[in-house]
Amino acid sequence: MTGTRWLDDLEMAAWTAYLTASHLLERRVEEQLKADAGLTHAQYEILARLSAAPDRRLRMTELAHGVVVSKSGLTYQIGQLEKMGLVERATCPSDDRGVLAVLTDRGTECLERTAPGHVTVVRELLIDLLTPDELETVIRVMNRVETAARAGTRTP
Amino acid sequence: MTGTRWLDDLEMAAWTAYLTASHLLERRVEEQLKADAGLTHAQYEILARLSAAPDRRLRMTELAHGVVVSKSGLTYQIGQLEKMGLVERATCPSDDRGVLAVLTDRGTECLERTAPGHVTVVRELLIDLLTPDELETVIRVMNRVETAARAGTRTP
DNA sequence: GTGGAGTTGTTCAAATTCGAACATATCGGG
DNA sequence: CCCGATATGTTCGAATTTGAACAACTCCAC
Repeated sequence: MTGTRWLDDLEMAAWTAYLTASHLLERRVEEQLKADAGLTHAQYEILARLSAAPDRRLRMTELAHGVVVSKSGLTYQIGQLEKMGLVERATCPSDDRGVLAVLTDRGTECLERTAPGHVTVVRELLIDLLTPDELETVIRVMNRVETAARAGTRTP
Repeated sequence: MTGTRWLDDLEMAAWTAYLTASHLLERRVEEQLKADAGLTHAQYEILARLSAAPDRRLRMTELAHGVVVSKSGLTYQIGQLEKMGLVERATCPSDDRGVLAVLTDRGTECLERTAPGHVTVVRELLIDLLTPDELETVIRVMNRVETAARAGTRTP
């Protein structure tokens, strides 16, 4: 190969701005959830996904794919949420290997109690900072990133 | 308070797309760096920041602020990089409490060796997916997020 | 100067994450 | 029907990260 296509000033600005902002945003969301609900962001995402799923349940693999976490990472977190009584494990009817993570009633309550504060932070630190056009751009761009980043890999 | 301003469909789409994409992107960058250079993304960011700093050195606090990591997290990582011979600690001339993290020659070499592969991934999964307009939007938006997320806090 | 308030960096324990190895179960071709 | 190739979840050990507690130092008002 001849040479690397380095990032020019604008491209570098975009990458560093993205990195810094995403780290900070993640940190703040984490802080808020821990303080107000004793939950990790990962745990909240799991509860939210389950809540939106048909019958409030999902296969482990599907859930891991959705929240973008490793299989072992999900096993661990489901274990934690089970201890808290927010999630239960059920055997999968159609596949004996499978395990279903099921949101309990307490899990639903916890989510309903926690969601307002969470949404507030997400608005303050991202959504309400965007014009409608920018919102569309974020959706478009991030979907492109997802597609590119998922190309040629599995669940992780 | 009366009620929560929930996220409408577009806003929700933006948030979930952002979350998914950022998790995946981080994962891929991490994979590439680990495989090609045995480095963590956090470690690479530290090397890059030091490389761009005057005299290739920065105060611990300043560095922690830049890469958005906790003080203790930085202490740990600088320890790791020191073991690898990529960074050294120096006492701060102007402040006896201070510690300077200094990029070594080996650190510079490591960075030069590693940067091309890293830039390639960053291009493939983000930069090259953006039109010039979108690039500008990302910079603008992410800087806004940074400002909002830093409002009223310290280094973390 | 001096004392108290604030900074700076490290140490410590706890929590989370990942990948690799593993046991179990499904599925398609012969 | 049966075997190898895949897929699914869990377990394990190692690495990383965080916040709180701590020790050392600076700085300002008095």
